[in-house]
Amino acid sequence: MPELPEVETMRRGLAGVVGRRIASVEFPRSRVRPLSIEPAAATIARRIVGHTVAAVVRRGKRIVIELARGEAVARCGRLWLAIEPRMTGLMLVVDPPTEEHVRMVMGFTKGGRGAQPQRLLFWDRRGLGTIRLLDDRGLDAVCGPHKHGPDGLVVNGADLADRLRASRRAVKVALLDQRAVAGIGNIYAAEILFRCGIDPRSPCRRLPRDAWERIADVTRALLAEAVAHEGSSIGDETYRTADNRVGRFQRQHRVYGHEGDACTACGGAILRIVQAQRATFFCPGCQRRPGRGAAGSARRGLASRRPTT
DNA sequence: CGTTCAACCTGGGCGC
DNA sequence: TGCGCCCAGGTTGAAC
Repeated sequence: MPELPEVETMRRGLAGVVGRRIASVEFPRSRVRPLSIEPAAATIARRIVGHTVAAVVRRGKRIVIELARGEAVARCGRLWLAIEPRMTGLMLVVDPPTEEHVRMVMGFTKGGRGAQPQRLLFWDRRGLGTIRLLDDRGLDAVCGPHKHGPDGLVVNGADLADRLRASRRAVKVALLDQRAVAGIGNIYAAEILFRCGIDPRSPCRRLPRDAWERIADVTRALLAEAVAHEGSSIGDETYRTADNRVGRFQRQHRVYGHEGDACTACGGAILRIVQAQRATFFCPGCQRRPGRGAAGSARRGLASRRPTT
């Protein structure tokens, strides 16, 4: 579920927990599945109770809570709680959809001004999400530059061209690679390529140089717009903001989830195909492969003149 | 290098 | 009504 815009919206909704002191933390029903929670729940609790939330930041599709404890920071370095929502995880400061799927409950000491949240929850229906307590080195290993490329809100054409220009992969599959650009998921990959007029099956190495500039421009603009709309909520029990409201960007989706609908630009039918075991939605009329004739009405100038041989 | 598959999980929807 | 199957916003590791 949550891609960059949804996780960024969650992060913004957690502003009220910054500066709060952690009084308790529990991990009900967190599975023993390897990697879902590290280290053991009791160890995390022992190590973070008493700490203050210094900041809540986002790294790609993760929420990262920076924990501080006075001079201990200078002595031991910082401590980070990295939460990865995966498909169905939510960060909430209000009551959860069900008690059953609450995976973490962090309680704060009283204080703060006005209506400050009493607690921070991680709710995750499918339970694929992960919670990890990390030091500086661990954080770098999990979401440092080795794992994450430039963030989708600031990526530029040169970033993408450097990483993907020579790749044989289909451009849609490549955009899901977090090492190339961090934060794009299945919904936004489809929407970005539709707005670029590029066929998702196009091999990266066949795209003309200026395509990377266009993809980067559209990526930044589309993700920023999606953040402004507080992300995309599809169906019930789906993504919600930290105070349990639905996002609004799903109304702007042009291809994702629209198989068989008429394209808003050309009227042709939206197709659904499978790439790398994931659904891809696109408009074959508006989205062209380079070197295969004129681009559709939505775009000009993206089609390469070079033959595909 | 790139692709494919299986796993990790729960639950909604659909065809029979 | 019930059963079985497919599908879902993500990621990882093994096999080919």
